[in-house]
Amino acid sequence: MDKNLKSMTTMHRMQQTGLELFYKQGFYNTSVDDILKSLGLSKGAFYYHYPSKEEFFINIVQQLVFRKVYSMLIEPVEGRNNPLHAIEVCLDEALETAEHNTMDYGFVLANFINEFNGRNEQITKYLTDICKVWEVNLVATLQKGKTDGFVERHVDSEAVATYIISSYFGIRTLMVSGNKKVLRYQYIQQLRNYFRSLSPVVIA
Amino acid sequence: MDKNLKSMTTMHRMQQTGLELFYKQGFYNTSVDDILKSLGLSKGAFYYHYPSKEEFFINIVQQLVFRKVYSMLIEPVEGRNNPLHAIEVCLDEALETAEHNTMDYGFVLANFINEFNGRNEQITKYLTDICKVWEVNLVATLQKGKTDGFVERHVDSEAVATYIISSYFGIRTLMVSGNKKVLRYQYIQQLRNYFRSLSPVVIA
DNA sequence: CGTTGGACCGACTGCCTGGTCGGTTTCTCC
DNA sequence: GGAGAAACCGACCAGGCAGTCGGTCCAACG
Repeated sequence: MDKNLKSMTTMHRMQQTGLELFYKQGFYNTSVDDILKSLGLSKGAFYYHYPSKEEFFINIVQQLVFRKVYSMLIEPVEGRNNPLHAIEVCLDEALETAEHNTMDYGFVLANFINEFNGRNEQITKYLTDICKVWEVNLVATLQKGKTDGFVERHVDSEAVATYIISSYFGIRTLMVSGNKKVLRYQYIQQLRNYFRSLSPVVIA
Repeated sequence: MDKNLKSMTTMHRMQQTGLELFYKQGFYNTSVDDILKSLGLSKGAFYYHYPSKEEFFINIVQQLVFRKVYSMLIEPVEGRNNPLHAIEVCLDEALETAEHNTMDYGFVLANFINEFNGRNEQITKYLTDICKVWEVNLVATLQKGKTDGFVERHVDSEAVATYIISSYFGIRTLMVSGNKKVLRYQYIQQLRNYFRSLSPVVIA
């Protein structure tokens, strides 16, 4: 396993830099040479580790993008007691990260879905699968929230999940070229508003 | 003016085809030759009418994209009495169009904002300006709705507008690779839910 | 009928791209 | 310390790109 160590390290460095540049400039608009130059490596090194640019990207999606989405948006919500509150806090934190990131180019997943849509079915599938994991998890959490009395029983969990994901995709696109701070505040405020309509009526 | 007629016709054809391909494949992923080939025209014709690919695209944004957004999303809402209802109907119709379009690649505006973000400031500005027109119009309509008693007076119109735009951007991204019919239904259902939280409480 | 100019043609240039491949360095293990 | 494999180098190729430019076609006009 020791002999693999160097290889693993290089591959990991390539993936990191690759994701960074693909995210910043888009996949089709980033050349393999761009990545190599920024790493001080050569063509040979790249094609020694990866068979093609496309395969390289798929690796990045599975390794890095999925993990990112999971740790930022899925894990912090998973199985929490009060789902609406957990989701709100989670999304607010995600937006906070985006807000303070001067190099923000939108939600990675949404950006790539957009770019590959209609151009590469296979990659699109990998990306939408990540979405689906997120969605399934939201639905499960919401359903649990119903039995625990945190969510109105008549609400359509699938629809709520869709609506949450939609709004997050959208706000992240808006944030890249607007006042991040204000947008985040407005978004969370209205999300809370929306969530109120999903909560059981409290009889004071 | 008669001598301009032919020129105008050609330019218009170029813009139509240009938008179609840029929308389908992205700006950077569509070559000028692609457009020309699909029109049966030559390089000479293109550079006779437009100084550059970029300038060409800016023309398309101002001529076609703006009109499209205006006629589909702004005009049908503008100055309506019951704003929440008008917005709901308008977005539903917009999604219906998207649903029945087999060649749907998402919301034009959001796609382009995504693609040019961080790569071309000037174009990004043209695109976000269109967003702003939409937003301003939503806010105005909502404010009017307050005085007319259709919208709760304490709601933050700017925030609501932001939230509406976000969710629409997002659902259009999701629709390109999901069950359009279901997504549309879910979206409108939750939008209505959300809007309920903005309406004045009806004392039955 | 000759000339003029707007609309268009298409070969060409210089540059960049993904990918190949013969060769070199570095590591590992005997 | 030497052999063999793993990791990496960089010149090279074919194809695609935006943009150029000398030339052609043809309607309108005098």
